[in-house]
Amino acid sequence: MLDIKLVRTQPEQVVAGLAKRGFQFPMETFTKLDEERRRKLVEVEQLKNKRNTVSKEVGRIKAAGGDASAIIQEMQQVGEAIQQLDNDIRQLEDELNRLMLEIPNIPHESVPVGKDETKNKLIRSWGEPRRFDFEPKSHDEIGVGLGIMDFERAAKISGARFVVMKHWGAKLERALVNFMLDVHTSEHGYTEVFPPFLVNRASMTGTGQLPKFEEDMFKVTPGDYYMVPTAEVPVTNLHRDEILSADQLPIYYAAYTACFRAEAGSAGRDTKGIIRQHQFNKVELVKFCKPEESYMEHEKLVNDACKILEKLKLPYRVMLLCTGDQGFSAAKCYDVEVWLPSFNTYREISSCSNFEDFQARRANIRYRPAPGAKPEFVHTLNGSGLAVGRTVAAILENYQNEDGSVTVPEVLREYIGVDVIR
RNA sequence: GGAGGAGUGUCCGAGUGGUUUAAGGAGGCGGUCUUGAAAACCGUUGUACCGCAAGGUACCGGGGGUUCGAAUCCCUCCUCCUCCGCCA
Repeated sequence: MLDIKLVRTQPEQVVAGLAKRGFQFPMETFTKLDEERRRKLVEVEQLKNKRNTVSKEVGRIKAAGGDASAIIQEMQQVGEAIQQLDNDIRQLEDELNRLMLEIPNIPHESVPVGKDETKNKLIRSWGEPRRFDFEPKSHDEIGVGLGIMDFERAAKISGARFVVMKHWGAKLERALVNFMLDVHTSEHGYTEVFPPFLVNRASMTGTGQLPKFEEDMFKVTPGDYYMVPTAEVPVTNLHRDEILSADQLPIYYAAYTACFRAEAGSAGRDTKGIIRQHQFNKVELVKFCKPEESYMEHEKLVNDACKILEKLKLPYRVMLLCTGDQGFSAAKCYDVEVWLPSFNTYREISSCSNFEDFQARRANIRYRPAPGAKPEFVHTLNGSGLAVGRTVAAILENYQNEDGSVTVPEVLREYIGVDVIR
């Protein structure tokens, strides 16, 4: 959520910032609601002050054995006026809140301005795409051929956009989760967290998935639960409505969860293979830090994600997303893209965002800069470290051999127990 | 799922309709005393919103209601505890 005071005091800055990402801020509606709310607030608070003062007087008169019926009658009308105003204010606040919850974040000044992904900026690339002396297969062809992926039975037991991983495939998936968590906890200083996969509405609102993206989420009945679309939601909300102390920061969490996405708007896209599934595994990195450190932490976060690909010796590149391509809550976002031979291009495998105080304001996550000082909002960041299914796909494709077997990356051999999957 | 109990500030904890601000204690911070520390004593101690300010308003798990006036009474929801049932 944007700072309502910023909108009030620097309206042209807010409008210009959001215009860069193609969003038009409804300034007229905002101003009308905000001004009316404040006007009524002043009015009702004056009335409440009167009521408080007079009610104490009533107590005093009654204790002294006097008759207070005249002022009590007068106060009845004041009470009615207060109730009416309180109702009006509540309604105005609801409307204002609904409006503000649907306003995306303002891009950071270092983000290139652009309408779509064609304006994303290449930051760096690592590794050389392998040259094959045979026609490389796609990961799903390899997986089905090895008997480690079963799409037909997945369709039978669940439906489209699901896969059953079997034998070495299942083991590879599990090995990658362990490998990623081990690297981030023992080499990058993250604390491992294993959160619930179902969360409440307040958590989904806190990180920005709701109210705007309701149709992308799986809602569970009975109960008011949502299945997590990413571990970002439960992990960021760990500190919702908390005031952290400055010496706790920065906080680094690494969490594995399955992720569940309805993929409502992506019919027909990536229907083959395991690139886009309703359920996938992901190790997520989440940081809470002081505002002045968030951009430094952002760079470190991207490097932590990249480190996994380097250890796996998978070629990748880092892209800085332009204003039109970054997510709703992000101020700045890098995508890490891994080389996939069958696509003959790089595909997103990690998305690393700095949300500044956008999520912290929604989720009310603050810290005290110094003992006794006023609390301020923290900055939150997160990034995939990495998407496990896509990593499986990248390994199968980049490490495939002509006979259909797949060489296991060196760092995974102790996790899996074989050198080659055949 | 059934029965009972509870939720108060950083923490413990008192408070079942009114008289200045939620008593008291602990902890934190500042001070006095002391060579220094401890003890003792004194002071101070949350969050948010509105307002140029003085100041005001709200918050006793959440929401709603009764009343001139609610931490206190009523309704509803949530969470935790005890017992019973079911269960990986």
